[in-house]
Amino acid sequence: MARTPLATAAAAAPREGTIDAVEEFIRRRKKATINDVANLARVSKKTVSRVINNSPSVKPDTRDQVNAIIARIGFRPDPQARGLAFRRSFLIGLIYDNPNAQYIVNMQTGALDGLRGTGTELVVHPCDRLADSFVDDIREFIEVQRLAGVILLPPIADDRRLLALMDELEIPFIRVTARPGERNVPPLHTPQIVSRDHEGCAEAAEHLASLGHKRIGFIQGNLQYPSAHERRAGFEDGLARHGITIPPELDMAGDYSFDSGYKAAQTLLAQSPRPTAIIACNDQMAAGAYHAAYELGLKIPADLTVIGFDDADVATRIYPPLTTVRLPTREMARTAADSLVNGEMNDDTSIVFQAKLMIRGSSGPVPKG
Amino acid sequence: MARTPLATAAAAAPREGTIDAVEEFIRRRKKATINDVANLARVSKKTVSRVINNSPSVKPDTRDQVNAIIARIGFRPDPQARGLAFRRSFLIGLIYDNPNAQYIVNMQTGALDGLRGTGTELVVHPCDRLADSFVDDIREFIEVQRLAGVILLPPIADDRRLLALMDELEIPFIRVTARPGERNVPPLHTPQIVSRDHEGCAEAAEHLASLGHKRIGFIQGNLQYPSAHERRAGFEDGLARHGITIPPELDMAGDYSFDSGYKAAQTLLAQSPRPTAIIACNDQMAAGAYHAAYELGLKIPADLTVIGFDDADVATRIYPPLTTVRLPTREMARTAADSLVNGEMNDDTSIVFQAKLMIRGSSGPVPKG
DNA sequence: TTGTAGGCGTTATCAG
DNA sequence: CTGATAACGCCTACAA
Repeated sequence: MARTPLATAAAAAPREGTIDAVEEFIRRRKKATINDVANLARVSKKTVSRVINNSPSVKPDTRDQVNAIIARIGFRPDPQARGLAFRRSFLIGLIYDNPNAQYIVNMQTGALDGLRGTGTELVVHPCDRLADSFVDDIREFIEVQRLAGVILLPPIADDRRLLALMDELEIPFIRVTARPGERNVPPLHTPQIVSRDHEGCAEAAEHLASLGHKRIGFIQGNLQYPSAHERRAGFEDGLARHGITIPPELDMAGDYSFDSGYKAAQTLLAQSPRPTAIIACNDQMAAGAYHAAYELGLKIPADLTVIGFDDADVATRIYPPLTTVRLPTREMARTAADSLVNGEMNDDTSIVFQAKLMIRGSSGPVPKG
Repeated sequence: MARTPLATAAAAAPREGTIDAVEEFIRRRKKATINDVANLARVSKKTVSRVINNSPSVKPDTRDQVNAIIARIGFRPDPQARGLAFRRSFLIGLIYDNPNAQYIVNMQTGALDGLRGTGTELVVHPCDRLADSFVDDIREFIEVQRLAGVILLPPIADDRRLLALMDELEIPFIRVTARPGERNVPPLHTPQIVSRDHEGCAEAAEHLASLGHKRIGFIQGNLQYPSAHERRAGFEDGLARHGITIPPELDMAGDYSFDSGYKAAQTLLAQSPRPTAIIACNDQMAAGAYHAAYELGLKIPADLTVIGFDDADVATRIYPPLTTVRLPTREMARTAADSLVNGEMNDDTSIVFQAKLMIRGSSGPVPKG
């Protein structure tokens, strides 16, 4: 046993002996284990374990002594060994099926913000909700890794098969979604981070109205996502406050992709009279609308006002900078991760974040004539 | 012992008994362990372990039998237990300090491509190379998690402190960088994925020359990154083949950010005669150049040709679509992850990827007059 | 080719 | 409040 001489030395010299042993240990530069701490602190490893896990049943004196040794020799519990004993890992899974790189990175960064210093790491797991193995893949991921928890991002955060899986696996999870799931039948109650896109959209709509726009083109999001409904409702409500409605011929389908925005805008701009403004339900589609407008020689905002949603990177890269609605994605993810590791949530937990209007150069008054 | 009845049943009925035991086990829907497999297959757990780890010293018959049981009861070895015994985890760390979301997601996706099906997961770890704790944070991450390997992304892939740390920790790693590290002194040899930006840039330069451009503005990348030097050399070489050089007054500093591109382009476009083309060392700066041009009422490409580098998402979102140079980032990361898990690399491993020109709408002939 | 004993580093159980 | 002992699920060393 490598540690016998240490233990012996410690036993021989009550105080200074201990110090020597510690110094000697440090000198050896070997990765410390709970046993080393126990020997050096003259307690059992169980006691050290109690200290690590903040068990209340440890005498303050003992705790301090153990903590001192831990700090001095730089002991950090091995997550694998801990995980084995706990029957779960110290890993949080971030599961998504979303093509938007910016969104993913924001969420990821936010989740990492929330995990920092907790000893829990983030494992990213993209997936394909259209694949046959969709649910099984995720089940395997969670089971094999014995994840401590899972964060589900839209759109799969609203997938019933997944919610059922979470239930079955009894794993802590939290979903990020655009709306309290009124239209989602089972399971009605799950912990969730909800973005209230509604207010921001209504605000944007009122901004358009205040600029005098009345004939407004609308490009919908992918209706399979709750966010598309939520945003639409927000925009419509805002317009309604000023007596404006969107006529059917200016109400275009879209799927949140650049191309769908481009094509929808082409159709919108081919009409006469032309709409003086276009609402796109996300920034990618707004960028597509820019392209359609520029190809027709139209100027933004002189000839056409465009607004988007997300405040993605692209919003400030296209010219002119896009007026859009911002969602605090990073904060949402931070909160999700945070409440996951702290276990401070139940099925009724529903934390709401508001969206907010960012006015930039793409919105202007109605062109004269 | 929960498994005693199973073992007993198996012992009692040599063949059909075994089948019953398996069926019964499956019925219980409990997560299988190596012990279950061993009992059901009537071998020791060590033999099962050998099968799992593809040890050659297992009789084919035995192997088949064990594999059959494994498949039937759906046994998957616990990575935590395995890791504890192996003294390392089954996690690969992706370490980066890079503001470009698109780049990160591409790399991440590529790495996950390479890891798929290997039983190794990806843990993302952003960091801050300017922080005091930079190296220590990463050391702790690697040590505590006992990572199986690490992928270092630029720019930190060229940080000597990190390379020294990798050496000290003796951890398998691979760096992604823009250039064979001729100018990096220690350690000269490390496994690396190298992008040869040079050829693509030279090609782009020749494209400009063929369009008749002679007065060309240049916006440098961040010179702390090897890529900035590599790209510059590529562009210069390509231009040199046509006897073109960049005059000092058209040679602008930049740091790869949108803002730096915007400001540099403002300076360039204020000169007279104006350059007829601008080379930006990445797409973000090219987007900045677009803004500067548009603010002056210039049209692209009629009044000004712009080219970038990366073929990031933004390249096709701005109008007109940007002529740029594409790097196969995803493939690079896939290769990195792949060679890491397969251990098929040594300090002389250096896999090179070529960049390639993507001609789009932002480049056109020199304006007349 | 296969099995036995012991260990990896931590926590749970239960007695003191 | 503390500690001995037995897990957790797998692998290494050494035998057989």
